[in-house]
Amino acid sequence: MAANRRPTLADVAREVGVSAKTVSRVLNEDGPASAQTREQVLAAVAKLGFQPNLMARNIRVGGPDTTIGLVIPDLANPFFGAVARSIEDTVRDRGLTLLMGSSADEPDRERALTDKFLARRVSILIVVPSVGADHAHLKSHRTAGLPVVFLDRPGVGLVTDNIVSSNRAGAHDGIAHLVAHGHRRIGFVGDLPPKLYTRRERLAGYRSALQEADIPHDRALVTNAHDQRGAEAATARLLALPDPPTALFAGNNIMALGIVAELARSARKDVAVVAFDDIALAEALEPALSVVAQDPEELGRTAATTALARLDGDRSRARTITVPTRLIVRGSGELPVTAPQEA
Amino acid sequence: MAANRRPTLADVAREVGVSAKTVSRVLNEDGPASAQTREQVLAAVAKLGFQPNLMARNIRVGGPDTTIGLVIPDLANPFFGAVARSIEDTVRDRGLTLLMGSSADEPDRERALTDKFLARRVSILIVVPSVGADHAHLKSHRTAGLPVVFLDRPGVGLVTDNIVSSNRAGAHDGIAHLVAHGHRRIGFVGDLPPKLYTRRERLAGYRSALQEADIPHDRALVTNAHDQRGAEAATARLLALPDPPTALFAGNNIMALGIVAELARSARKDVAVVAFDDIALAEALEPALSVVAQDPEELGRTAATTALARLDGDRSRARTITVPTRLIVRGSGELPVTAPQEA
DNA sequence: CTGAAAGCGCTAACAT
DNA sequence: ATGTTAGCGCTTTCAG
Repeated sequence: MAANRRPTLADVAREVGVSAKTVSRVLNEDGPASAQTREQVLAAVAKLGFQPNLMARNIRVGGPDTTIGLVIPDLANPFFGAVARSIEDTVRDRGLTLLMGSSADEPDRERALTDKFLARRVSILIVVPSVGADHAHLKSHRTAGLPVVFLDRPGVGLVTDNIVSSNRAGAHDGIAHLVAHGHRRIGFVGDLPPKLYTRRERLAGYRSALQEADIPHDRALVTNAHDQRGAEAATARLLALPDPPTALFAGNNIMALGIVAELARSARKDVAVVAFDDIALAEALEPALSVVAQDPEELGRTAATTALARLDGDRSRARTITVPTRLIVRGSGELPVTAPQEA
Repeated sequence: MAANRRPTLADVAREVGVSAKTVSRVLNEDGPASAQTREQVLAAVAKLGFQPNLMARNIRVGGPDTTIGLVIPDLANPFFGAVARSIEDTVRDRGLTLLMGSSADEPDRERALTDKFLARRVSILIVVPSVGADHAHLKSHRTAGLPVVFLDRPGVGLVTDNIVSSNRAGAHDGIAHLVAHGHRRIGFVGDLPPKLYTRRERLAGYRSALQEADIPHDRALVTNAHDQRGAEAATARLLALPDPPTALFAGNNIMALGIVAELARSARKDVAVVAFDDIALAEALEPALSVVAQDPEELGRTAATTALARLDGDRSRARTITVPTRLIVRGSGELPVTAPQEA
């Protein structure tokens, strides 16, 4: 019952009466081997339940491990879950296994994860950078041939491939949609911190769309939140303003949940909404939620294929690839402008 | 620009002019070291950007790797995402890193993943078993001391710890809630395949609740689907029945999405619904969705703590731990029974 | 306090 | 077709 040592190549070799190298050969289909020994080796492997120690192999071969390191803010966030699955699907036939972790958008945790991944000699590193994280320490690894790709946001301190959504244009289109339906007071509920790349870009799109429509920017209409509860509170604050917005824009999927939940609780169906990032059941809400949909599958696939190309020797200049977003009009953005209610 | 070899312990040792072992000592805070050498070593480590090769270390030390292998059906499913994050949170301060992959509920993919994890000598293996998968091959590993935990569903062919939700009792309570509000024709939209443990258990709860109320079981009211689109179609079929159900029960979160989407599309607000597993925005729907909520955090935490206890030497009998579900009444289950509409 | 030698499990490079 | 030797990067063991 005690921790029995797992069988090794040598054990198998002894069992059959051949050398370790011969066993290695049949298992890796390296070099020739008589049908006879091949049979015997396979039988012994099955009998002993031998499973080659991949770490030992990697040590000897010297190359990177057949793993891909992935750092995302939160494993439980459906958006990043979809991204992760897309990456997994893309690298699976290359035999790469996913090593992953949540950074909680904290630079220290991100660093702890990347350090562990590097110590494991991952083949590829894909990171959603946390605000405030510096990536200069990755430079030597990249120079040494490790593909490093930043996802969703550009990394800081390292020039490498960045895969991002068309945040600015997407937000612009969403706001323009609201403006086209007569809205002039549009609240922005963005995630935190304000320095977050995606938030900045989406806010920039918001402002440019307003500017094009000659609508003055009102700072009172821009709020932030950390999570869904916070977004609910922010929504309530906006609607309680003396001159409240007639429409709201959600800066990401979590903010969208908060806005929708708060509007439902307060039974406000007169507030137009457009959300950045699609959410489940958007079409089942009343009114159905119009969104600027990101494409998590394409983000993941692009990040993975870019990294694999680097792994295969692509030494071209670092690229920033922008994955388009798509405005999906479902109704919530086309609500008529109503007179502000009394607080 | 070519693949520069990463610095090794020996490189650091040479740089400082000490032996490799001394560097090792400093880095692992093993044995003593003069403040002088310690300084120098640390400086050289920083200068060369040395990062110890964890695989080499593990080879030598012989113990399991500081990774935890996790197999779930789908990384993009928010339920399993929440479970995964909970596991991660629980094992983080033990220094374990997550190695994970999606099985897509296919035994072959599950096996490929577990084999890879075993080849990497994971410290712990947590698996959501796919239907049709056999786990006898894990027996020797478990005997050798590897903690193996099955999550969400029991595994087949291996006696070990199982962590599951109270599927049967939860479904029973959900159905009883509908019955209490007068419903006698209740449709069941379950996931596939029919042999899936969670589906079977939840269907059993459904049937027992009907039986208690002396409601005859009608097979025509039990349907299945693979995904949200399928659940939408199944919902439409049920409602088109000559004697259609007045209430629907969703067998899992994905089925719930399908039911809600289809009811919204067909503007049927007269159909009562209870879903197994909570979903985002359940409270913002109209009517708000009543659910039998699972506790993914507790499922993950329990699986992880159980496995860690085994790792720490717990040799007690294999346990099956049932994590309670909770009926959350929000409105959709309390709709009045209406006369069936014409098809 | 530090170092030299041996060896973890595996494979590259040369034998035979 | 198979075996031997050496060595990947690290730590254990035993000396100093």
